[in-house]
Amino acid sequence: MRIATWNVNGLRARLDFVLHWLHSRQPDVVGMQETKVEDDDFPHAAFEDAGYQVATHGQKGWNGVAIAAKRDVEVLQSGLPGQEDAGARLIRARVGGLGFATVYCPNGKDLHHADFPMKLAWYDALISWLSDVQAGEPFLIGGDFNIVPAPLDCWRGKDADGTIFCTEQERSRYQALLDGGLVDLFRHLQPDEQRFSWWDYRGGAFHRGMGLRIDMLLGTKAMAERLRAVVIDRDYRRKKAGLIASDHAPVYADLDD
DNA sequence: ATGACGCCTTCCAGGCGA
Repeated sequence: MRIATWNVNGLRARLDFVLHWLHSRQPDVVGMQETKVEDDDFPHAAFEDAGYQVATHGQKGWNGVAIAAKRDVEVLQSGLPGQEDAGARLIRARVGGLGFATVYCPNGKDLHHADFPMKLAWYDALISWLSDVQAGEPFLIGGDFNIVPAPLDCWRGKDADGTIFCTEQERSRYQALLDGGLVDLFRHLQPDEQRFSWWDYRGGAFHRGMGLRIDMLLGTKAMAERLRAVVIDRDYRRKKAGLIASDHAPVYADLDD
């Protein structure tokens, strides 16, 4: 079973690119973030033609998450309880006996911006919510966490410590997800590898290696035992067939059935 | 310090992303 996460940065603008990737990589389940499309306008037909059904939690212009899968998707939750004002950032479904959630965590903007405490509060709600939902079934959560877990995950290394995405407040909350029983699947298999999932569009950041690892798949320990491989699909951060890529690469994990 | 690139939106200059 192949499970993926991808911040697509605008699904309508990215549709042909996403379909190209689905055709090439054939994920069974994919959580998407920053779909930036209202549910009524979601391009379901294009996904159905590609063999996927999709559950969506979108809004106009910003944010938005969705789960596409080759099998039935039963929606269990749309939106993080108590955090509705932060936008459409979470959806959870049951897919083929697996509990899967995808999240677009708030950015926070700047340590002195009002969005920063909002980000921390959103994480506190996520930590609390996860402690309830991940128990008792195979569970996996993937998304754009907008936190750099460790200096190894940032092109600037320790020089970025204390700046946005790299503060103790953010990293301790990411650690709380792990302390709650989840495993960072990429880091689990590749403890020392530096691999990024996001590069700024500007200034040639991709080609200069100026990236961050902020897109993660986290699984319960039972899921980690089924893990075969995790790929940060850097090739799909490049232009394909004349189509513009998202600023995030897809990330996928292969699990034994 | 700023801008760079690309997305979005009562449509096009300005906000936002990370």
